[in-house]
Amino acid sequence: MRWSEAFIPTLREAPKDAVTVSHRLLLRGGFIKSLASGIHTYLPLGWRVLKKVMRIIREEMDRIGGQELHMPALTPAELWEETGRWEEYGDEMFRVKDRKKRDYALAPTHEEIITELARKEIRSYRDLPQIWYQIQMKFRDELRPRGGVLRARSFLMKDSYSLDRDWDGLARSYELHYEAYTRIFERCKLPAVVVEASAGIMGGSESHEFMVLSESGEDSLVICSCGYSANTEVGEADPVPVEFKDGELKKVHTPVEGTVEKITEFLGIPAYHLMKSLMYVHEGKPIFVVIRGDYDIDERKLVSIFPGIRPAHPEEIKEWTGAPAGYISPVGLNIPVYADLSLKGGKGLTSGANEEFYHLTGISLERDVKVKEWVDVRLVKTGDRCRRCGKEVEVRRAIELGHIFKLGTKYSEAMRATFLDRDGKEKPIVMGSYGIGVERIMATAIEVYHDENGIIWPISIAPYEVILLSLNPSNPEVRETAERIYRELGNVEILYDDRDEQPGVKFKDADLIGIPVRVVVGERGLKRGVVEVKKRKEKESVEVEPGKVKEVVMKMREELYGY
RNA sequence: CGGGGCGUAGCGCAGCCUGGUUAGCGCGCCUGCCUUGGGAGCAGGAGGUCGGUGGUUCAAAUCCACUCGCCCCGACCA
Repeated sequence: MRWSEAFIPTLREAPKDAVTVSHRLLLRGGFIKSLASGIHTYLPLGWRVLKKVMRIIREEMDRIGGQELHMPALTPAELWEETGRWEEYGDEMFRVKDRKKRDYALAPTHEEIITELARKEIRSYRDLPQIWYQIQMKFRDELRPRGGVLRARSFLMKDSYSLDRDWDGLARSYELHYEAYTRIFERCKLPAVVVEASAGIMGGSESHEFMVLSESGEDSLVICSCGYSANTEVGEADPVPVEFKDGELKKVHTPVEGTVEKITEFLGIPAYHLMKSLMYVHEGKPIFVVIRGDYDIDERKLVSIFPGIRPAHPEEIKEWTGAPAGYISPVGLNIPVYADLSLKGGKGLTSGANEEFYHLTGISLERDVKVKEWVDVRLVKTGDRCRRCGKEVEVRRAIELGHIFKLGTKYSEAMRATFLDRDGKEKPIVMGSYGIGVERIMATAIEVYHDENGIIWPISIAPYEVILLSLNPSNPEVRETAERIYRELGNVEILYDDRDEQPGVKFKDADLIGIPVRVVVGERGLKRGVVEVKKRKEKESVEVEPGKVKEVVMKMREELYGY
């Protein structure tokens, strides 16, 4: 492709709304264009990347026996009502009505549709197993789209579904997907870690996520050097053990701001000898949740234990305890107390005295607080202890690229998708569901591979393999040499920058869009009979005679592919 | 949904507080000249319902009210 004829609208400055590295570079490089919040157009360059990603996905899905099909995105409400997800999905589901006022959903996922297909078509155990997949736009009205393409409201997903006779069969299908996913991310040069995850609205028994560590990620992982890793939403780790020293209950004057920092500094005590007392409202009534001072509460855990819980308002706290938030504790109050496990055995603790500028020291949970229930609501953090090996774990941000679920018979039972087994009995199909975010692979590759000048694509998903710069096309020798090289490299994916632009512009653009191999034809080199070839990720270029360019380029290309 | 911020030309911004003629600047875009190894220079030019609606006023980008959109931080998910 000649750049002079291509539609590659690069930007010198990124739109101010783009904050995430991948979002900025995708916008600046002319890969995507945003249409509305979380909705994007994929421009020619971006679409080339996505097509390559999809090709890799298809090859690996086909390799495990997957068969590609394509389901509608517009789906009748009745199907979703059968499984209860018409209600369960809530506001995240885009809903439309037809002219007869019948309800439809723009599918956020396709379990119901695949199960409908299976129950109509699968009769006998002889029809199983099956792996069916598709790559398609999904629609989810996300609470908050973010990071450009990282969390979008319409996005491409490869979703596959396995249909098996029994749980052993499901285990095999699951394993096959695990392997396919591993290969897909390897081929995209993305270092994915596999973690245990929660199944959420999908349901089912077991699920794993394929994650890539990145500060732009929205998930956080607990990682231990012993090999244990999990999403913090299901991750287990023990609090750092500390010693509690018993003491007498005393009221002390604390004329400072009621924050953990200020109070511990004023009293000269470590944060873990503080009992953080927080008030929430659950089912219309106040409750206390207490946790060790060096920890925070994981609101996700809290909500799963106390559905519908909300933090108490400042006025409510004042009314119930007589003090502002920084000076409260359950001691002496008749309000139910839920204590986090980090406080197990807690004594000699400091917490509010329910009077502004006063705290209590020497609190013993056993003696002074009526704990209604011990709960695990602690936000796991770096330094916590691995439950398997006892070593310190690390908490890191990550991007979720893929998620696999063992659904079991949740959908097949709800929708009566059954088959007749060898023994003549009717049994529900045992199902699995598996997803990959296509644009996320593109964005994550940028998050992982970029420098201050732009993207450095892994060659397997680069929009072009080679970029050829003709530094001064008005010089006949430069132009002719570049044209000749362009023709010679006709069988690789090459972008030929033949524009009438300053050299600087071409260098900057080439770096920005991140093509892995760059060939430069310029006057300066030609005077010495050479052109330059360079990998995007390397600093130094090699000088080669024009006649040898093809050979050198092909070699670099192979190195990059890792053949 | 809670918290924070932003809407002025394709992109980045100034002007608004303290209302007052044709609403500015840089980049980009068009024409010509010139230039050609890391986003050149000169000259000329095109491009705006100042997010929208309503109000205050002789007069609104500027003040007030409502509204829509977008981004960021938190609770959900590929």
